Amino acid sequence: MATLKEVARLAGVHPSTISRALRNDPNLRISEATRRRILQAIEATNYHPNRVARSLKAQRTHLLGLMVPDIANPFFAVMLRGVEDVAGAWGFHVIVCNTDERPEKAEAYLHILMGRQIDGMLIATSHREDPIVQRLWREGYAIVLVNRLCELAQVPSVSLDEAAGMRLAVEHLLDLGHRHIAHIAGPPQVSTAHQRRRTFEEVMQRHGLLRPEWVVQGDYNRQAGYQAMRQLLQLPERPTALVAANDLAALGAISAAREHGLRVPADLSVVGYNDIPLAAEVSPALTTVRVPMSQMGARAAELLIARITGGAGQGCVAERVVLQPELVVRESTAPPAPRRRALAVGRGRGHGHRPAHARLP
Amino acid sequence: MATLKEVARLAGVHPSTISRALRNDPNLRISEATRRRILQAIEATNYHPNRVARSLKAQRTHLLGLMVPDIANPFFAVMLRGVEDVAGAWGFHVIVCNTDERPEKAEAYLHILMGRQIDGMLIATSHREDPIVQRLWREGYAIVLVNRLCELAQVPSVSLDEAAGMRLAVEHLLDLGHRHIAHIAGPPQVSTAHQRRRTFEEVMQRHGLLRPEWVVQGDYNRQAGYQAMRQLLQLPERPTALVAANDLAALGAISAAREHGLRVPADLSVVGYNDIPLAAEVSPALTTVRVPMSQMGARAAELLIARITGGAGQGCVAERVVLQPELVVRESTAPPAPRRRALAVGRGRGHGHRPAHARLP
DNA sequence: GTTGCGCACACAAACGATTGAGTGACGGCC
DNA sequence: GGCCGTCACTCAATCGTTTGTGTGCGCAAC
Repeated sequence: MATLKEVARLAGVHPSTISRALRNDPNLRISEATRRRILQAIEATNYHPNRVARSLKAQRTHLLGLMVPDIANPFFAVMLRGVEDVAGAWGFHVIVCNTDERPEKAEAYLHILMGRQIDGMLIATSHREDPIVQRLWREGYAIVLVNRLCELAQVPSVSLDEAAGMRLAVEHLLDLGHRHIAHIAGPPQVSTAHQRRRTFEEVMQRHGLLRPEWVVQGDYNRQAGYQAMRQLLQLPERPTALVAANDLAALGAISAAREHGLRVPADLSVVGYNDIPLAAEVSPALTTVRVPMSQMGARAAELLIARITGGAGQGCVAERVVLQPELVVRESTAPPAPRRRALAVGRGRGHGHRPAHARLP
Repeated sequence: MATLKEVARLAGVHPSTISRALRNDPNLRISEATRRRILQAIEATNYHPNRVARSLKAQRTHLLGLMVPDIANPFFAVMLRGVEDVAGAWGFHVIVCNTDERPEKAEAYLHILMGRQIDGMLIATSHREDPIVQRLWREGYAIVLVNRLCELAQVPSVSLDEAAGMRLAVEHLLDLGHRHIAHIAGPPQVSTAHQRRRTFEEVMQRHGLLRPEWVVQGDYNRQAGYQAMRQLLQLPERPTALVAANDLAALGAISAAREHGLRVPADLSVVGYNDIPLAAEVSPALTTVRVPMSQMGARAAELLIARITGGAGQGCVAERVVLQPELVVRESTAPPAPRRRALAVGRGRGHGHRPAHARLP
C-alpha cells in the first residue's frame, strides 16, 4: 500500500503538505493547483492513510473494547450489533472479549487491550461489587457500563429500569388475578438480578402477598430455572404464577413444571425477562419483559464516544442513562384456575404434549 | 502508561536492551544483574509494550477482520465465538463488520480495514461470484472464506460438505417412507443454498422422484419460508415432506402449513438446516442438519493465522477445509400419513393450537 | 530601497518500539 | 605485548503520520 512519501514524490510536494491538504488544516492554505496535483496522486496510487501510524502520533486508536460474558449468547450479540452500528458511524471499531463470567479472563483481556491502546471500554460483565470496574474508573479510563451496574463507583452507564420491569411483570400477574406468585432469582452478585429480586419482594410485600419460600435462588440459564422450579414444586403449597429471572430460566422452569404434570399457562403462569428472540417462538410463547438490547448497546457506544472525543467539559460527570422496559404479553400467562388454594398436583399425570421439553437443557 | 524510555531510564540501560530482553533476542545475551534490574523497573512502572508502535514497526497489527451479514444472527454470533477463541489464543483480535448483505457496505468496510492495516480477513458473506473476494485474492490479501464459497477464485476456505448434508436430509425422509418431497431453496447467488438445491435435485432425480414444481425459490429467512410454503400449498398436489434451505425458512414454512390446517409432522414432515439454538426449542422441535458453526469459525481462524504467521512455505496453496454435517432427528419428521396421494386439505380447518405461529415474522 | 507581511509551502522533530550495526572492555592465546 | 574474539551493551535509523516552526518569494508601503 502506498505511503505518504510516495504520493508526495508523485505530486512533487512535501508529505506534510498532503497531510494538511487531507485534513483541511485551517492554518495552512493550499493553492488550487497543488491541491489538484495532490488529489490526482492520491487517486493514482490508491493511497489510504495508515491508521496505525496515525494512531501512534495522535495517541488515539479509535478502537473500543466490549466485554461480554459470551458473544454466542443472543442477548449480547444483539447488543454488539447496536454498539457496532454507532461505533462504525463515528469511525470506531470494536474488539469483543468473552469473559465467560471469569474475573481472571476479564483481567487478562484488560491488560491486552490496554497494551493495544484502546480508547475506551464497554463493560457488560460488571458485578455489583466489581473490583476491576472500580479500579478502571479510579485510574481514569474511559468506560461505560452496559446493562449491569457496579455499586462501588459512580461510573457512566446505560441500564434498564429494572424496578419498572419487575413491577410490570408482577402487576400483570396480579391483574390476571394471581395471588400466589413465585420468583426464581438470578445471580445475586449481578445488579440486574438483585434489583429484580428486591423489587419483586417489595411489590409483593406491599400487597401482603410475599412468601419468602417462594423466592428461590436460581441463575441466568436454563438448567438453573429447571432446578429452581423443581424446588418450588416440592413445597407443600405451590404458586399459580412465576416470574423468572430471565427467559432462559423461564424455559427451564416450564420444562420442570411440565414434567410435574402442570400445564402452562392453565396451571401455572410464567413471565420471563429480556424477550430474547426465542421467547416468541417457543410453545407457549413467553410473556416477558422486553429489554431493548440493541438500543442499550447503541446508547452506551454513544456515551463512550462522546466521553472520548468530547472535551473536558462533561468529562467529570458520570452520565447514567436508564431505559424503560416494556411488557410483551404472549401465551404463557393466563388467569389462575378457578379452584383456589391449588394443591400439589399428583405426579405422572402425563407429560404434556411436548416430550422434547422434558429433556434437560 | 509508561514507555520504554522511562523504564530504560529507571533501569539504567538503553531502551533497546529492554526490548531485546523482553523478546529474548537470540543474538544478544543479557547478564543476570541487568535482567533483574529491567524486570524490576518494568514491575515498578507497570509497563506494557505499546502495541500500536510495535505494529507500525513490525508491519503486523495482529488484527483480523470478520465480515458477516449480521452479527445479531445467532449463526454468525456462534461462529464469531469460535473465531475469537482461536484468535485470542494466538494474540490476535477480531473486528466484526456487518454487511447486511449489501456489497457497498462490504466495500466500504474493506477500505477502512485496509487502512487499519489488518493482517487478514475472514469472509462469511461471499457470493458465488463475488467480485470483492476475487479482487482481494488477486491482490494477495490474506483471506479465508467461511461457510460460503466463491467460484471465481481458489481461495482458502472452511466450509461444509453441503452435498452430504442435503443427502442426509433427503435420505432421512426417504427412509421414513416419503416419496413426495419438496425443497424451499435459499438465495441462488450464495454457494451453500446453490449446492443444497443442486444436491436435492440430483438425489431426487436419481430416485426418479424429482418434481420441478416442488422446488421453489425462497431465501434464508422466515418470511421467505412462509411465502414459499404458501406457493407450494397452491399446487394441485402437495408434498408430504419438505427440506427447507435453513431453519428459519423451515419455521416460516411450518407457520404457513399450520395456517392451512396441516399438522407437522403428521401431515407434513419438515427438515431444517443449520441447527440454530432455536431449532431445539420450537414446537415441534426441528429435525435439522447440524452445521458446526463454532468449529467452522475456529478452523477458519486457524487457517488464516497460519497463513499470516507461517512462512512462504505453504503460502501459495489454497487450503480448503470441508467439515462434515450431522443429522439431528427431532419431532418435525415422521412417516407419511397412510392415505397415499394426499389431496389439498380444505382451508379453515382450524389454526392448530398455536395462534402465535400464524403471525408473520 | 529597505522593511514588513502574507502566502504557500518545506523541514524536522516527535509518537514508541524494533533491529542491524557498532563499541568499549575484558580475557585468552601465541 | 599485540591481536582476535566474545560479552554486554549502546547508537541510530526506521515504520508512516502529524504538527510547530521555519523560509523563500512576491508585493505593497514608507
